[in-house]
Amino acid sequence: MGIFSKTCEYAIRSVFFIAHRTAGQSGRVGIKEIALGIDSPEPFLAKILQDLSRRGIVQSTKGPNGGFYLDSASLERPLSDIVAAVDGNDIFYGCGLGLKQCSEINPCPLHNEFKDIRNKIHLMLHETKIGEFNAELMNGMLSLKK
Amino acid sequence: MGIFSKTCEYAIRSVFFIAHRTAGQSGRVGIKEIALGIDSPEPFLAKILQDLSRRGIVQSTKGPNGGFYLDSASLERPLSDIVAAVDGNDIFYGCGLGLKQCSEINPCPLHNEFKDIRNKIHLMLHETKIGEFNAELMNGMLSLKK
DNA sequence: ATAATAAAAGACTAAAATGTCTTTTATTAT
DNA sequence: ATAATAAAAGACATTTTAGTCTTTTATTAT
Ligand code: SF4
Ligand code: SF4
Repeated sequence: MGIFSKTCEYAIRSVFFIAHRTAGQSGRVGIKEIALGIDSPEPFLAKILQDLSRRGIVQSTKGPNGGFYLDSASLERPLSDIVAAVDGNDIFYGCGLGLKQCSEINPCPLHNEFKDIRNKIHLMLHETKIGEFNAELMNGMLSLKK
Repeated sequence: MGIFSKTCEYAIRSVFFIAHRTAGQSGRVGIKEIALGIDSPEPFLAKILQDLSRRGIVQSTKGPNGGFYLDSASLERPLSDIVAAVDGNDIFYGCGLGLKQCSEINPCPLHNEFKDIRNKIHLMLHETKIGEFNAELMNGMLSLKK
């Protein structure tokens, strides 16, 4: 497994996808199209998006012309909100070697280097906004497909 | 979960433990003592060490006064050898968003930042030698216990 | 109002990670 | 040689993660 769980990878990619497909115009995009757009198993992604919807990270409406979209507030959220919602905060504060009490007083051998990496991840996810890549995704410079 | 699997966390901590307990003197240390020393479930750790032993990352002998130890070559190995043996190479080369073809030509939105983090992890694990912390572990400045 | 549409909800299955227990094999001290 | 010791091997059990399928609820166009 990578840094994130599979669930979280799908979550991030789908939210990027929804963002770039619905920014500006008030359109919605359906689960089938999203699943296709990010190469993910559709029913599994549905579960994930239901959860993100309940948590207010994505917006959705049922019925004809319904689907998922992002309001302007959601577009401004940092990526870390998705990660925290799906995988929790372990990646920001957790311990690389599985110790409970990470501290400067009682550090594990990799303490300093790990802190550095953790901070880098923290920074990346907090400074990156969900809507940030819309233009590049639109013109095909970035990819969300396997 | 953290950066590594639980199996890998135990692996790293146990190898550190064996290293500092057997460096210099030609002693061995038994599974019970190791499990105690790193707060891990003994039978599970036994599995892990059997695997590391088969792969030549730790050494062992059976019978009275038997146990695990590290020869001088093993002490010089980089941490990355343990991680690669247990968790594979995904953490060094894998994709943060689960895409198959990470490339400069077809990058995902987090390409550059991820590359940076991945390189930092790579560096940390390749430059850190297994026997590197023996002195600090000996005098209690570093901890391997939950 | 009704039918069509699309997400929400919930029950279910499959696979992988984590953890336990029992038996076997190798080593060594006697 | 024998008995004691300690790891190796392998069969299980449990939990978590990943993935599927069916039914229900909300929305909208007619
Ligand atoms: S730096 Fe070391 S002690 Fe601190 S959380 Fe990471 S592994 Fe634990
Ligand atoms: S940087 Fe982006 S494209 Fe490259 S491996 Fe990471 S997630 Fe994939």
